[in-house]
Amino acid sequence: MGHHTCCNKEKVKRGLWSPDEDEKLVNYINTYGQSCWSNVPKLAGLQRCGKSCRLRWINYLRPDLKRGSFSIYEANIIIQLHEILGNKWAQIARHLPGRTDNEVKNFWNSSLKKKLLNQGRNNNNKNHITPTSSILPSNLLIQNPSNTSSHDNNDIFYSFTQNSNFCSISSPPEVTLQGFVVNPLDDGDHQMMNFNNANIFSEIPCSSFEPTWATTSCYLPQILPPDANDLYQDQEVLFNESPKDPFMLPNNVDSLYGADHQDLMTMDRPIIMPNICNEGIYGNAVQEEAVATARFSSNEASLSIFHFSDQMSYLESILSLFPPASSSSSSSTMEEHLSPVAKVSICNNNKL
DNA sequence: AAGACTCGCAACCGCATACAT
DNA sequence: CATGTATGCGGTTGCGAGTCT
Repeated sequence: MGHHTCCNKEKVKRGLWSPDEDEKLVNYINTYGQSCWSNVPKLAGLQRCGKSCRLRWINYLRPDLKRGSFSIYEANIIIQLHEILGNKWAQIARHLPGRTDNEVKNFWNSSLKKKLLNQGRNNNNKNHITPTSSILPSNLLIQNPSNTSSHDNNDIFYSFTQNSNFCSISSPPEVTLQGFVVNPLDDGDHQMMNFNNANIFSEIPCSSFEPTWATTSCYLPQILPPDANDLYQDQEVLFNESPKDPFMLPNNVDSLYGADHQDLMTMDRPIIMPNICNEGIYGNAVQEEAVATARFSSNEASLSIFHFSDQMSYLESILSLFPPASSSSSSSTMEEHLSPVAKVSICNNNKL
């Protein structure tokens, strides 16, 4: 088994790096910067191959590495991105500042994969989008304090505006929308949160109020626990503002994220949106692309939200709505093919 | 106490791609 | 265009520490 061309010419040390070697490499990089790795060992006085030096620097010695255990927020990002990208560790790591592909890969293989398997989740079926992102609002429960509400349920809770490009889960003041925040790493740890007036914006107009499944892409407000990550340490600043336009970024967003925050809108990074706020109960809303299906009828209204993050997934989700050509089945809904990440159903409940 | 086993992590290997000549 | 070299990436290995028996 031959070594890399930079390694097989002379005797090179292998195995774990000593503190002395680390110091030599750090001193060299700090003085001369990163240039041609194949020259580094010679110039830094190391008996290593350039490839080994590069790896040591990137995975261990770089000053901007975060190190330490992964946060729940980071874990969630990895889980979501792995659904989309698969084992593209370098691409996943790019979304996690201070983390390396090696670190993400090790974390996935040693921890996340097992946890997900234990939860019976299957990430291998590429024909299905299986949203395992679990710090998403799920099992939303609409609690109506009044059984004799003058409102029709459909009117109260679901405003799926015809020919408009958003639908909202709206509620009058006396109605509380609540949901669980499910943490994938802590089994059964459900944090109940309120999120009235969650708005789901679609990119294409919703077509009708007909008692049928309407499909649209949308932006799903995602709820994260307030302590999910230090990233959200400024959440109070954001959420103390009155929820207005869900897509209106708070005034101080520049100071929080820099002037390039518009790029965040595209989806690389989560955006905190002040669209979910309820009397001192703060949540973090992260803009996510998703596919929503809404179903309305005289006595029933439901909305299922399916996660997708790239065009291909979106197309697959649309295609999956159609029954297989050989199938005689007359009905095929998105729910038969996909697992909703959030499901809203009406429930009359006196308890607030 | 000691060997077997498991787990997490750092490092290596081979391949693919980018780039220079 | 062909070839050689450097770099980046993902899969895999192997070591050391901790746990189990």
